[in-house]
Amino acid sequence: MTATNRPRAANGLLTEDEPGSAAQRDRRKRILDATIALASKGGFEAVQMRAVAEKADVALGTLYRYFPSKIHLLVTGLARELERGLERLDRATIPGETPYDRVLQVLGRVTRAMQRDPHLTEAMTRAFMFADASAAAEVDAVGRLMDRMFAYAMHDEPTEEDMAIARVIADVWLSNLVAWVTRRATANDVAERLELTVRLLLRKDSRT
Amino acid sequence: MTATNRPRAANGLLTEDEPGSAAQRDRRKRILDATIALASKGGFEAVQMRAVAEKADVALGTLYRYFPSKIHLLVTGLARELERGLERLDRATIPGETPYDRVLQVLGRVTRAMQRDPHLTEAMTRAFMFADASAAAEVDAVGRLMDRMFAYAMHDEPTEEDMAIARVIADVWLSNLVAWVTRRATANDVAERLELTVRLLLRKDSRT
DNA sequence: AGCTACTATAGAACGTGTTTCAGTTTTCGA
DNA sequence: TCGAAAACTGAAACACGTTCTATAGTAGCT
Repeated sequence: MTATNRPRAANGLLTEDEPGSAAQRDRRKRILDATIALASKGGFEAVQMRAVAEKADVALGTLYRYFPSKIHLLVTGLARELERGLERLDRATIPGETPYDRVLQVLGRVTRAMQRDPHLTEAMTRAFMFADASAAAEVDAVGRLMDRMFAYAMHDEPTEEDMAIARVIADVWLSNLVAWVTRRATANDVAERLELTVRLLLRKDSRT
Repeated sequence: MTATNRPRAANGLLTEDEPGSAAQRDRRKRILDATIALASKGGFEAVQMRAVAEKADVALGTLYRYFPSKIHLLVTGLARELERGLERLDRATIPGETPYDRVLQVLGRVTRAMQRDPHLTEAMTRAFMFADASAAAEVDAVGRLMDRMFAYAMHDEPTEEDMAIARVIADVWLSNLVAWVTRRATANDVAERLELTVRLLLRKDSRT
């Protein structure tokens, strides 16, 4: 009968005006915290819906009312973490004289973050890549966050070309993330390939 | 007790010396054919192990003896299709004066192939991206096939730099495949982004 | 305070990937 | 040709994502 049976609008990714009552915002936070904790401990397969519900102290049905699938749950968690990371990036100026240097800086930072919590990285990467069309909004939000991250590393006001380059870098980054997660590439391989990619893309550009 | 209970060695991806008896090779082929057919008709979710087994006329247990998971099954199927496509590419010379032109040719071709069978594309892309470490060998084989495809489009004997560029293109291609599959990007978006990427990477290179 | 609509809960139930098992058939070396 | 080892079969069982149901709580309106 009801048009929507979700306690929050589908956008649900921007930090802005969180909808719902305080209790609902709290439940939502508990759910995402539980998700991250479980993912961090045991990766994608450890994020079991029953376990998340129990850890967040909500019923299984409630969990599904907040997040329609495990994929939505994990991708939303990824978006939250990325937003936090991006805020931290915004506050501190990225060191480096050239776009090339600054992009490498940022890449180094995210690569270290990835290594710091392999299970979490695995869970989120696989959820992101496995998502189907029903999670397109969430996935897209994450994609834009990544593009933005690299674009801002180049210039405060990225041009069209900056955005195009940032997107390519994000694509390569994702691909390498997947390779690292499946153990087809070491962290060193990833670092090398990223550096090579950035060199190919930014070889002559050196504006500040 | 037995060390290996698989009818074929784990490599299983190169066309070379298919192992096993004729009956085994035939079963294997029937299984992959059934997989492709189901994927083509209904995508990832339609590739149900029981359905594959029935369509291939083998017992469920036998299916699992040949392919240890749905992911292995689909990624192996993808590898087979890619090999076939690559053979076709090898036989016909790719038109185009410059590496830039030829890479765009190849990209246009695979993009059309992707559009021709959306369900199959969806099934294989998602399997490829969702794979975990246990399918690393299969996934890696597919990755190398894609790199090779783009590298050969540039030069018959790709240099190190050609290979690096090819890898970046393959990464961007994959990323766009995922975006297309989740309906975050149209085929046109994909074509545009690929062209832009290739332009960024090959802007001054024009050797034949 | 009482009514109504919405939200949360506990738990059963269902679907599909995966595993297991007992029994049969096939393969292959002696 | 015989017998053991390996492969195949059919069916049951299990795990986890997802859905459903019956009941209980809760918030807002009058």
